[in-house]
Amino acid sequence: MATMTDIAREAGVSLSTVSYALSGKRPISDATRERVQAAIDRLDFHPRASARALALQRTSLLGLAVPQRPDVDDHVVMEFVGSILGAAHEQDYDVLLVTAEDHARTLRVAEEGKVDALIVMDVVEGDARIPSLARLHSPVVLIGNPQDAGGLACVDFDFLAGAMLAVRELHARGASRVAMLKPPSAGPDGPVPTYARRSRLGYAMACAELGMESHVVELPPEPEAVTSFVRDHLVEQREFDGLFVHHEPALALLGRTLLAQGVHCPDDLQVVAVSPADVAMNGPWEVSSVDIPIPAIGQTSVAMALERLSTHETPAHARLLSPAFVPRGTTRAR
Amino acid sequence: MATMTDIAREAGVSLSTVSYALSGKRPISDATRERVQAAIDRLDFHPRASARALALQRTSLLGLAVPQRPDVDDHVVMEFVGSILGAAHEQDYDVLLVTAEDHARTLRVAEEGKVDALIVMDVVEGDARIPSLARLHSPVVLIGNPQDAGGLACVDFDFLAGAMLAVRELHARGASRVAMLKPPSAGPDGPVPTYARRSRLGYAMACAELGMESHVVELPPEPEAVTSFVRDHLVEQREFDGLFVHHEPALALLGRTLLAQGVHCPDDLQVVAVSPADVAMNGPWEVSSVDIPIPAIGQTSVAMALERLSTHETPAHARLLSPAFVPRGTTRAR
DNA sequence: CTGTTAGCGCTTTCAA
DNA sequence: TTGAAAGCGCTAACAG
Repeated sequence: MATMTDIAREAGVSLSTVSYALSGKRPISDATRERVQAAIDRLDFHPRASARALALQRTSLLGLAVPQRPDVDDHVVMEFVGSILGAAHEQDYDVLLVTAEDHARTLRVAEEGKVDALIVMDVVEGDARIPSLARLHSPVVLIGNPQDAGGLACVDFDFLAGAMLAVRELHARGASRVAMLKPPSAGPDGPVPTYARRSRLGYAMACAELGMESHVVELPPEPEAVTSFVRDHLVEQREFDGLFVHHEPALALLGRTLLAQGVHCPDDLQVVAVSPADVAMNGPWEVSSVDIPIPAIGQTSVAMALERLSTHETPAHARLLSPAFVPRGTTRAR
Repeated sequence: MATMTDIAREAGVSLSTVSYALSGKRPISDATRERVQAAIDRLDFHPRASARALALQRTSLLGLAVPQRPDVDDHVVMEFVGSILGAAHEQDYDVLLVTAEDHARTLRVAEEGKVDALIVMDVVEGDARIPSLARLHSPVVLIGNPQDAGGLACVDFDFLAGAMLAVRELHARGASRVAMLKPPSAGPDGPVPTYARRSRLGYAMACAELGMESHVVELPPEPEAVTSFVRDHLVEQREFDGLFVHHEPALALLGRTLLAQGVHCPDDLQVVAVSPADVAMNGPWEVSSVDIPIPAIGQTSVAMALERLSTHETPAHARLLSPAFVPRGTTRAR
């Protein structure tokens, strides 16, 4: 529990010399630096973070609001958290976690200056938290891209471009009747992910562009629903020769069902998913996909937060990460 | 960005009066309190956390080291994190997350006083981090119960008692040949979970106590391994009539395999698992189990950390949460 | 290259 | 019931 004053006395120099020796913000003679370092080692000194925070008006802490709702995938959340931790640590920032459900607390850690900036995961369309977040004086970065971001910075995968790319890749490989598979849209009350609209729009635009009919299928992630969809539309009627799947919870299930009903990919049917790489490679197949780069989103969110912290002039904007197609086992060569 | 000095001026009182009005640590006349509160509202004042931390020498932050290794279950990690967040928030603490893999950083947040105490998840037998953690001046709580905790506080489920309870319950329901199923012990280099030894010991002790032979089966969580175990020991030879399963990754798989091979629970075979409740209810069956109370472990870790923070006199000790048996579908009535 | 000193914004003793 | 003032431990002018 030695303080800098102790070090100064021990090393026979002044307080500020110790400070500058540590920060390197002004030249210190080698001799002095060594005596200071020796004193630090001898007394096992560690600078007090709270004192530094008060003097500097920066805590070197990033706030992260994580969703705890049962319907969000813990695996995805942990991947976000991990990439954000990593990116923050690289810039010597630590991460303070708050649950998104406790929004009052989220606001409070920002208002009381416990954190220098806030990253908010799992933003939904018309998110009720946006107005209060926009009122904050600290930088806020939303993960997600709501129609009205209230002037806040956003990072997300470019789901519109991703959907278009997926459909184009299917078409370029010979598919001419491509359906989109997605989860049922929640009731008017339920939360709508910010990507839902954009993904669907991208699908429709690509279909129009390529002169294909668009056909959106909303599928509950239950075995029965998937089974009957495959039976009715892919086996009895060979209605589609391409599937654009934006439906993570049903992806592995779909693979098992196609296998069980003898629909062979990519011969009978080509499939391209939009999903994180690991879920595309989960289950009995490896799905060609437009991968959602979760780590890159996390890293970008940290970069944006820190950017807004240093240069206060950056105009608020959304950053949408560009898609890339990863051919795996469910598409033909082109 | 108003400070307390601003509030004092605005309300026409002294700085200390504002402080006491907020903390309630000395009586303030209603009139004064109201004027202070009015000023606070008018100026939108929020106390600066870093100033308070410096004055109080407490940050109201708990450090939490979470594992990021690919072989730990994200779902379990998130359940721990959630319960720890909840318990911390209840005591007006926030949680700073560090990855367990970056141990240097974990130590640093404690040494620099960024956190008041540290909770370390996923402690393994002979954990290399223990000596350095023990040297810290802040309270540390380990989740896990290593043979040598180096004088640190520990919280864990009582796996020894849990294993004994599981075996006794099987025996009381008529099982007389009970095998234990567990994952393969890692090589001598790999990390050994702190519960491995205790769970196995509990199984052996209960078998001895009940006059049963003990038979430990180490099973890789692969379909082939499970299939051949079921075939060889449960179908061709009906070697066991009870299974004590401490093997989370194989549990659902075992259920599917038994179903496929026509082994019926609880008629042909009774099964009791040690696992979190949700994994016991996952897959094609609902396994009777001794539930690992993850939320309670998380809450207890927070309680212990805060306890050691207030009363420095508490002797270091391990707290082992007692098991309870939850009958589900894989055991008979007794 | 080094020292002196005035903050950062709160808490709390001491004094009224 | 209230006020004045001394810290908490560091940073960063300002002054040599």
